[in-house]
Amino acid sequence: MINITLKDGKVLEFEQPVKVEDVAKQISMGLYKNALAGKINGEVVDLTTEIDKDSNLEILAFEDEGGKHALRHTASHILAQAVKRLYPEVKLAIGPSIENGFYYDIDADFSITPEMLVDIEKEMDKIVKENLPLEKFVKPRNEAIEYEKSKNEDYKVELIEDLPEDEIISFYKQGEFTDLCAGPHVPTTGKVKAFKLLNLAGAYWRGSEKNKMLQRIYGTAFSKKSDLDEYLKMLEEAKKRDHRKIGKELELFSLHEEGPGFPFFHPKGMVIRNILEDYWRREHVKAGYKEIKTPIILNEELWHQSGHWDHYKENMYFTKIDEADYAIKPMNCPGGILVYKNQMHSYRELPIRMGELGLVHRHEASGALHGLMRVRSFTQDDAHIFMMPSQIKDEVLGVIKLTDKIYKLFGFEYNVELSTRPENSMGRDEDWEHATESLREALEAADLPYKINEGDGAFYGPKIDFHLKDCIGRTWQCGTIQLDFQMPERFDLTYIAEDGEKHRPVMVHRTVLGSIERFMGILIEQYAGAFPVWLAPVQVKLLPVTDRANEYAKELQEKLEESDIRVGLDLRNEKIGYKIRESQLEKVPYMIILGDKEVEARNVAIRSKKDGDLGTMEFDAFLSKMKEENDKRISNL
RNA sequence: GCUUCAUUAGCUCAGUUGGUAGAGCAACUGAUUCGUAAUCAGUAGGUCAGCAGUUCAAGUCUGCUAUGAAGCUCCA
Repeated sequence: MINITLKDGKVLEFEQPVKVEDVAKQISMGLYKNALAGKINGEVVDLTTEIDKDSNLEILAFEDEGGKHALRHTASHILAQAVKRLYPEVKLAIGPSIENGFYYDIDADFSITPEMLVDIEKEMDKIVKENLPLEKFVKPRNEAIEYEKSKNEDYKVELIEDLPEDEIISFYKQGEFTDLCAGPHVPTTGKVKAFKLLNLAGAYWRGSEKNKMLQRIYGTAFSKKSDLDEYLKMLEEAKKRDHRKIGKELELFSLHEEGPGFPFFHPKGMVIRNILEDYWRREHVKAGYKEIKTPIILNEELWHQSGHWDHYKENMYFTKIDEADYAIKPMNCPGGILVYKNQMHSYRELPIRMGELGLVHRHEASGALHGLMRVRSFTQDDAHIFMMPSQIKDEVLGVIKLTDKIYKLFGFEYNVELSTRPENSMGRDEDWEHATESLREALEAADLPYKINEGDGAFYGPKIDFHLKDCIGRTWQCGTIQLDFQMPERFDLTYIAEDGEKHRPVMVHRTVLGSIERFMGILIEQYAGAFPVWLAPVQVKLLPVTDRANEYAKELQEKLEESDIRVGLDLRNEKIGYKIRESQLEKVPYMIILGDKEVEARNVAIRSKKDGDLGTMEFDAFLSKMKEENDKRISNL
C-alpha cells in the first residue's frame, strides 16, 4: 500500500506503484488536464515517473515553474530532433529551458539561417503531431560514454566524462531520437501545443571564450496557442519601450558613429538629467554626504598604486602630458582617496561620506555596447565612505536604505546579489571573510532577499549589487556597495583613534543610481517616455487655437516660467487637433488649450496626456496644481 | 572581442531575375485663422555607410572596414 499526500493535504491510497500522470488524471476531472510535470518530495519529475513509496506529490501545470520547465525542456528536445532529421551531420551540445523559453546549442559546419529556422519549425510541427512518447532509460557512466561515442556526439561524451565514475546516466527517447538528459519532460511531444523559434545567436561551448563558438537557436513554448500569442504580443509591446527608440523619438540623446559608446545628451535629455542630479544631491545632503569633484586625467603612477594597473589596465584609456604618462580615470576612488589623505582625520569625524558625480571612461568590448545601458563614458553617482571597522554594518545598512528609498520613488522592483571573492583579487583571506560577512549581516538586517554570486566581487573587495529590469526583462546592475580593505592599505590611509594612535579606516565604494546614463535608460523604459510631471522635460504646453490667443498665451508662458514650470508654446499656424496630436506624441503631461473663449474669460482649458479633456479652470488654480505635482517627490521624502 | 544578421532622404520604410533611386512623415514656401490625435498645394532633399573587386552595366553579386541589432564572453 502506497500513500500519496497531495498539496492540499488529501491522502490517496494505491495498491501498487503508480505514475504521476495516473494520479493527475485521478485527482479530478479536467482540473489537471494541463498537468506538465510532478513534484515528488520537492523534486521536479516527469509525469511518467513511477511513485513506488509513500510520498508528497504536487502536480505542476504551466503556471508552475516546474511545469514550464518540463514543457520547454521537451520543446528543446523536439528542436534538437528536428535539426537532426534535417541535418544529421550536426553535433548537439546542450539544450535547457530558460526563463521565458528554451534554446539548443548546435555545432554545425555551416551557418544556420533564418530560412532554415522555418524548415526546422515545420519539422518540429511534425514531431508534435506524431505525439511521440518520451521514454526514460539509464546506462552506467562508461556505457553511456560508449553510447554517445557511437552516435558521434562529442559534446555529450565530454559532459558525461565530467560526471563521477559510479554515476548512472539517464537518457530520454522520443521516436528515433535519444538525448542525454536528467529530465523532467512532459509525457509526449504532443503536449507542446504552441511553440516558436525566436532567434539565432552564437554562444561559446560551456560559456568560455576559449572554446569553440556554437550556434544557438532560441525559442519559446506554451501549453496553449493563446498564451504564446499573448507572449509574442507582449514582446512586441515591450520593444516599443526601448530607450534607444524613445530616446530618438523624444530627442533625449543620440549616439554617433564618430564616438561609439559615447552618448550625446540633447536639451530635453539634459533637463531630465539635471533634475535627477538635483534630486540626488538633495537626498545625499540629507543622508550626511559631502560632495566633491576630482579630475578625469591623473598620473599613471596613481593607478599603479591603486592596483588598477594590475587588474584593470585592459579597460583603461591612456594619454601623455608633456613627457609623463597619464590615465583617464575608469573609477573615481583614487581621486576620493587623495582628498581624504589631504589632511589628518580624527575618529570623531568618522564616518566621512564623500559623494562625487564622477565622469569615468572604460574601454568596454565593442559587442557589449548597448544604448545608454552599456557605454564607454558615463557618470557614476559615486561615493566613498571612510569609517572605523565597527561602523561597517550601520553604514552599509544606511546605503541599502537610501537605495531602497530612491528606487521606490520610481516604482522599481529590484534584485540584490552578494558577490564574493574573485580569482584575480588582492588582499588577505581573513579580510575578505570579514568583509563578506559584514555585507551579509547588513543584508540580513535590512531583511532583503539576495542571491549569492560566487567569485564575482571586485578585485579589492566583495560587493552587494542592485539589479533593475529593462523593458524586455534583461537586468542591469545599477546600485552597488563595495567593501574595501585594500585601498586604505595601499594608500596608507589613517585616522587618529581615541588612543592617540594612527589606525586604518575601512572604505566603502557605492553607487545608488549606478551610472546616470544607465539609470536614465532604465527610467525611459520604465515610463515608456511618459515621465512623471516632476521629471518631464516639458511639463505644460500652451496651444493657442488661433493667433488671436497668441498674446494671452505668451502672458501665461511668462507666469509659468516665473514659477519654474517647464513650459512650451506652439505658436505655429496649425490646427488645434494637429498641435494636440504632436504634444501627445511628445508625451507632455499637460496641455493648455487657448481659444477665443479662454481669452475672453481669462481662464484656461486643460487637457492631460493621461486623462484627456479636463475642462476649464482658473489659471491660478492650474498653477497651484502644477506646483503641487512638482513638489511631490520632495514631500515624498 | 566572438557568431549571425543588418545599414537606401532628418525619421519610418519600398526597391522585381544586376539595366545608375521611390513613398509617407518631418523641413522649406504659399494659401488657410480653424476648438481636443494629422488643412491643402508646391519646393527642396540621396556619392544607396565607406573602400576595393566581378561585370558592358552594381542599391542589388564578392571581399575588407566602420557602425548598429540579438546572443555569447566581459563588466573591479
